[in-house]
Amino acid sequence: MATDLYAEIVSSIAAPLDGWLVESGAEPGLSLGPPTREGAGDLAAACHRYAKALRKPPQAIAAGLAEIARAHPLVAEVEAVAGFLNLRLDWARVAEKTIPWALGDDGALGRSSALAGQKVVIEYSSPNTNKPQHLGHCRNNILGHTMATLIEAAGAEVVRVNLINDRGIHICKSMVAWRRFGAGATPESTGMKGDHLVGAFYVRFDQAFNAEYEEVHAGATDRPSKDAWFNGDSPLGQEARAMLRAWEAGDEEVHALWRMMNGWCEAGFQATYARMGVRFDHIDRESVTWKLGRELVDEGLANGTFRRLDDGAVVFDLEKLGLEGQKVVLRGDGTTLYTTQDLGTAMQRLDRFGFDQLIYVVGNEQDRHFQVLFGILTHLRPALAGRLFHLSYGMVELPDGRMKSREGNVVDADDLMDELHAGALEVCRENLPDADPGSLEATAEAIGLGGLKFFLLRYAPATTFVFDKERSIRPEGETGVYCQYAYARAGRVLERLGDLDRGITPDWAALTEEKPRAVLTALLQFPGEVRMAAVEHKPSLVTKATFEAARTFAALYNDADYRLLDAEPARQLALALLVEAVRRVLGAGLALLGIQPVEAM
RNA sequence: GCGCCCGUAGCUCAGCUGGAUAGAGCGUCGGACUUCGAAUCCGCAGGCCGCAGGUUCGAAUCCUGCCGGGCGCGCCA
Repeated sequence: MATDLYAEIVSSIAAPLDGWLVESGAEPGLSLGPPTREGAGDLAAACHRYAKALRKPPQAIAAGLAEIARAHPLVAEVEAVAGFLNLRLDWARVAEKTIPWALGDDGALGRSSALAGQKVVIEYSSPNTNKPQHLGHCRNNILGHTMATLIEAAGAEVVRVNLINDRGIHICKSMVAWRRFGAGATPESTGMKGDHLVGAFYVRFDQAFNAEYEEVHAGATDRPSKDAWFNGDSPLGQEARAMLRAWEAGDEEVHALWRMMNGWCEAGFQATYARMGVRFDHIDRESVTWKLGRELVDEGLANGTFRRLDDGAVVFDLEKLGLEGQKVVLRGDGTTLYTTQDLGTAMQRLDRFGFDQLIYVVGNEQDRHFQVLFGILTHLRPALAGRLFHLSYGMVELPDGRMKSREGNVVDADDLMDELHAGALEVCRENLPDADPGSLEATAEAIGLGGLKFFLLRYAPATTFVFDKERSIRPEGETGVYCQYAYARAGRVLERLGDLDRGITPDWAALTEEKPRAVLTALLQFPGEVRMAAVEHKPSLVTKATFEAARTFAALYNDADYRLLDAEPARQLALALLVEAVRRVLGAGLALLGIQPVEAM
């Protein structure tokens, strides 16, 4: 069972109201929801919009609706104020329905059928195999992986895809540097993680290239740009480019080197993904996909999507998308481009998976690329319209400004996880002096990673935000640690309570006051937020909803009026059930976010 | 120059398919541990929602124009 109790309650109240409106000549679709104004009850609707159709003042409409709503068994009070219909629920009855639902129904955990029957392919991470991952990749990995989880919870079948960029000039740079300066170094011989070792050679190439550039152009007044130098007379540049040509020609020796170094790098990535809890169902590699798309060019030429220029290049006219200029999809010399490959890869996915949605998790600097790509794809296959999504996300900045790889101002993903772990461990030692070292390590890992994930997910994807390492593992505020702490405390109270007599009737009236009501509301609203997060690609709604459950619980827990241990039995049972319920939902929220719950911290 | 994104409390951000008195967290200040775990909680203060017009019974939200910031505009990836 996966029902959304809140949605059911609201629509059961709204349905007869809607019926009355339609009978009176208005359009259906009454929006009944939480009021924006404090003290206006639990549900509200603005009636002004119906005034014209019904030829009645809003206040009269609100009053009419109020009379109908009054009859609903869960409605305790109705009120018509200034054209607004305000309802107060009968919270004892709502609690009586909510608790068993929250304790037993999968819908309370955020499972739904909002995307049932759909197949969704989601591509994320897409790293280059020439250097280790950094904080920016973390946002991508976590965003993509969490979206996959959420979409799955909404009932869709999900295929998680990683398209690894394992070929190209940037890989050749690392290879050249290893061949020149590596002296046979391997991850084993150096004790370095493979991706870090490859990255070190990528940096080494850049250093050598810069030294070469300075040496050759010392004292010169008109130096070429570094790009021009690289693509011109630079010995290092020539060596790297020659290696790329040799790779493309299938040169045995180059391929052996390439396979070896890519193997190191991918093994390193795998370790990083495993620690982050990120996984994939399918791996694509550019070394395989880069030749895709060529057949599409012929097809597009035949049906008029593309046009051939005098020099043989094939282009797509961007006027068709309301943009200026043209996009080349095949060079004059017949070679393909990144876009060509992307077209081919998308088609391959369509053939292979038959998706209803294809989502690309890629930074917002590629907004235009995807606008063009999707435009071309829909011209080639009109059926794809509305099925392609670019989950565009903003940059992650640091407290001291933007991450700049050139200036070495990057936060390495592995180092970051280590630091967060260490920071969490310090506090764990203080708070759990009796715990054994092994469980302290595990707890610190859960808190460090949880803090990171929550922090990366709590911003809407489009938002560029500042990552603050210290703040991410602080227990106060809207953090993962706060939610984990609430979960742990809820568990501890229930433990202390021991076995309760569940045969008695809970005192539901104990849950009608403000604090328990706030918890119930958080539980009731949780599924809707999770569903919306899946449909609108906004995991931040889940961090908010989870935090809300934690926050309302903490407020209740700290209030002496709601102490469980010495409450009388019927009241105690009602409160205990509420705590069990919020703990279950809290656990579900953390699970959806890929965060480990913690029993003691 | 053109296109996209952003501009909301001291700071970091929600709210943007139009609804009543614009929210949260952090920070500041003031409180609560012999009381279920204080990595917690409670309270106060804090806003011409970038500016100016327009549409509407009603605008942070929709439209237009400015100002300020980011990104993009390769036969690169």
